[in-house]
Amino acid sequence: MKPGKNPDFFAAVHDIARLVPYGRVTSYGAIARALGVRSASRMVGWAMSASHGAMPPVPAHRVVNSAGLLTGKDHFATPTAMREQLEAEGTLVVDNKVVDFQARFWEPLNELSLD
DNA sequence: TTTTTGACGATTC
DNA sequence: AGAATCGCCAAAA
Repeated sequence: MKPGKNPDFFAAVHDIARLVPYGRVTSYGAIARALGVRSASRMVGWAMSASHGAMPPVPAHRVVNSAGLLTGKDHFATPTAMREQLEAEGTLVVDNKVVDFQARFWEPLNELSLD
């Protein structure tokens, strides 16, 4: 195989992002960690930008940074879309930040290993 | 092909 | 405690 250039990276990120349960949130670093690349957290966010036209759709609104901040809200259709979607799931957001982030945090590694 | 960027994270000042 | 910097990896220009 030819490592380096392959959509598999994006696919993996999208896949895990789609695994995030309803009303739950995760962080870019957590996904990166689940992929085996701890320091590729930035790439995760990048892959998310490619998740727009992804099929099935990726719940990017459930992915926030390690601080629970909706850093990617600016990349949504509207600056309030992310927050509204989170609130629609019961995830309270204040000042672009998930309130019970730690409580609602969903670790892919935990679930992937549990299976 | 090289350079710049980018929805992060941890560390250092 | 807050701000700035480095590290990491991959894609777009």
